[in-house]
Amino acid sequence: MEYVGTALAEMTMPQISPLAGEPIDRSDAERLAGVLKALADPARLRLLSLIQSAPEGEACVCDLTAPLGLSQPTVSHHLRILTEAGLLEREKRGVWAYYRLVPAAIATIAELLTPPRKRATKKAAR
Amino acid sequence: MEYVGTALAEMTMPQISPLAGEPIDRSDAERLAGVLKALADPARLRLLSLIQSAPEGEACVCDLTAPLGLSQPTVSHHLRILTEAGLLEREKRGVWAYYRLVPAAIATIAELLTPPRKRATKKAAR
DNA sequence: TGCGGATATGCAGGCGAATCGATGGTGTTG
DNA sequence: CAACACCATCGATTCGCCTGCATATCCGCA
Repeated sequence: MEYVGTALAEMTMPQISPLAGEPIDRSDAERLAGVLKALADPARLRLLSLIQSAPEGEACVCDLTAPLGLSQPTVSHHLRILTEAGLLEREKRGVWAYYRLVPAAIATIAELLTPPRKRATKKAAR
Repeated sequence: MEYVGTALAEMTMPQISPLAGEPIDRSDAERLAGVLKALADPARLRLLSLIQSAPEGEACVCDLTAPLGLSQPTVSHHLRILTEAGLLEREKRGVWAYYRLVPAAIATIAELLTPPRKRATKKAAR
């Protein structure tokens, strides 16, 4: 029921790339899908984006509700999902809860999605 | 409410990266979320993986139902989602429908997710 | 032309998720 | 100490999606 947590770390090894080598097994697929599911929401993508581009690379809930146009509980909910997926880290300072990206986590996902390292060079044009 | 189709192509460009530069807007977030949503399912990740690792890099539905343990209609459904998201392409030869990856699409996603880290280093480079 | 196999589509049940209002906990400030 | 601001959790509602079964469509072959 609850989210993956450190799922990324557990499958962190580069070779598991679902798009290289041989087929991934059920459990790896489920863990990766869990993290991707955390990402696959417009509100959460915008949250990551907002946090990343905020001064100091961090932001608290009160800075995020307005730009998103969502209620505070909803924003808290999304931040929770992202944090449990390992994509954000939370630090409470006084009354405020500051969130910041975990760059390694996102990099890991990007890497998992990157097809075989045989750079497909030519296609990029246009 | 069909899926995104060529959504990736439309935001294909590097600067739109949600994790670099400035916050992405609502529509870009929705398009990217749409594609990620297509990816964020264990069955579909395994489908991509199976197809990629099949001989010739292609496979037809009848080859995929058994390894997945899902019914044929369900597999067709997932393939449809992936195709409409631009991640797969379909070619019908005779009675069979062959599916293969669209490497550029996956590469684009990976790139969109790659944080500034990798290339930016605003303070360091140059 | 008619039959059979390979895919796609329609329909429906059931589970999970997004959202909000209300509530409770906790630190800050007057 | 009391009032207030920030944030997380709870309960309820609505909505979308995964899945299978039944059926329709398409194509090659006899």
